[in-house]
Amino acid sequence: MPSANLTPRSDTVVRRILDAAAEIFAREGYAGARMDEIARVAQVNKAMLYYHVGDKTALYEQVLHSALQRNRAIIQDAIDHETTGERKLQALITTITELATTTPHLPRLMLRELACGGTEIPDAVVSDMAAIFTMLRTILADGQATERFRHSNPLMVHLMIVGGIMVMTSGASLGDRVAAQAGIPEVAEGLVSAEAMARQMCDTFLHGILRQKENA
Amino acid sequence: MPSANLTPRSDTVVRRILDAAAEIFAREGYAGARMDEIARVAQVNKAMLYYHVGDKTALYEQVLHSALQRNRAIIQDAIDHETTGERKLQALITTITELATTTPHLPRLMLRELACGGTEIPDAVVSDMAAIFTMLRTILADGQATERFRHSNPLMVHLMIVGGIMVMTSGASLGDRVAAQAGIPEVAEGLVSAEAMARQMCDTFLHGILRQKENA
DNA sequence: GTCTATATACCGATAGAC
DNA sequence: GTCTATCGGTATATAGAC
Repeated sequence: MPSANLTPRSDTVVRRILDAAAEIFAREGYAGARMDEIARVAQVNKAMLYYHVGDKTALYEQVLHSALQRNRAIIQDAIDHETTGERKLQALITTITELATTTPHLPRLMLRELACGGTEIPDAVVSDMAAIFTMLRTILADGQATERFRHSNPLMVHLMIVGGIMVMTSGASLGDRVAAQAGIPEVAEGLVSAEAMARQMCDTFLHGILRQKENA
Repeated sequence: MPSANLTPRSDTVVRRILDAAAEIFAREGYAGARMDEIARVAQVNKAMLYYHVGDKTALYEQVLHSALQRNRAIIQDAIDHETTGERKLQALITTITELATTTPHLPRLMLRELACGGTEIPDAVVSDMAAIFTMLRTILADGQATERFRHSNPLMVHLMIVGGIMVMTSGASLGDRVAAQAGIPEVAEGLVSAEAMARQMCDTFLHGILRQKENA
């Protein structure tokens, strides 16, 4: 490992490699990704790619950790700017949805990892996930104690929220085809907008599908 | 294409190949799956594998279509046995959750397809998905007309439900690690039971996370 | 229908010159 | 640090005997 720099600058060769690798790994999967293509997209000679980031598995782990670490900080910041539990929960859902649409590589990498069972994920990446989970868990626990939050299994709710976001944002083009085949193509229009998706997500997760009896 | 039989019997060579292929494709992904391993697991000579099912892409499409067609019929049957929209919605969520735990190959294949954008999915498979989506869409539309269902984008709700189910059922082992890292390993225990997951899923999707003001 | 042996191509990784 | 050339391993797919 020639370069042990854990915090690469924005415009270094390593940064270009990580960006290119995120794109290729997300599109082709780990086994389907070609080191030649990553080097070509990153505009780096293949031998230099190996020189800087190690082998294929080391590169993959750096891609995951780098992206998740960044998102973790952004989500934490968004939550800290809100006061009530309900608004914190909305901020968490909205921020993750925006991150998933603006940088769609990570959700796709995560979907693939889930398909494998996630057994190969390094501890540093699990630690990032646990930090994001703890944010939601704290919101839910505080809300149950001081606000009108119902009781729930926080891990299940976490998986429901991030799962819904990942599938919704990554499933736009498939959703187009499904909606067209079902005869109502117009319902797929909202899948292009992070705002529309976050709005529906907040609405459903906060209030559910059933209307209150009092308001029926 | 030597065998144009579209409805293979239960115990034929083709059935064994499809079962083995579903397992390997789900675990390794399309690019990562090895035709040698599929042949070995199916206890079929590799040349016979190609003789019966065509090449790797044709085998993959047959696996997807076969599994989704089966689930589609099972979900439809479960819904038809219920009367009210609320119970039909519960039946849809519970049945898909049970299918996802008893036959986990399809959810994992779908997660990988979503990661690729689903652009390579053949029309026959999209048609199966559209049929399942139409079931939910009908339940939601009827419920809004005659019961106390809130208005929503049916495609988004569909993606939220199936996304939550796929991530929850496929993310059990990863959930274990995340919960342990977060210091509350006990919340991961429910991820082994389809009943517990379906219960939390029905509860959250039907009623939301917030409690009614009247009951606070 | 069944199997062995192999063609053909590709990919990850590195040696070694500069 | 940079690049070219290439090794070694492995994958899909099939030819051809039985």
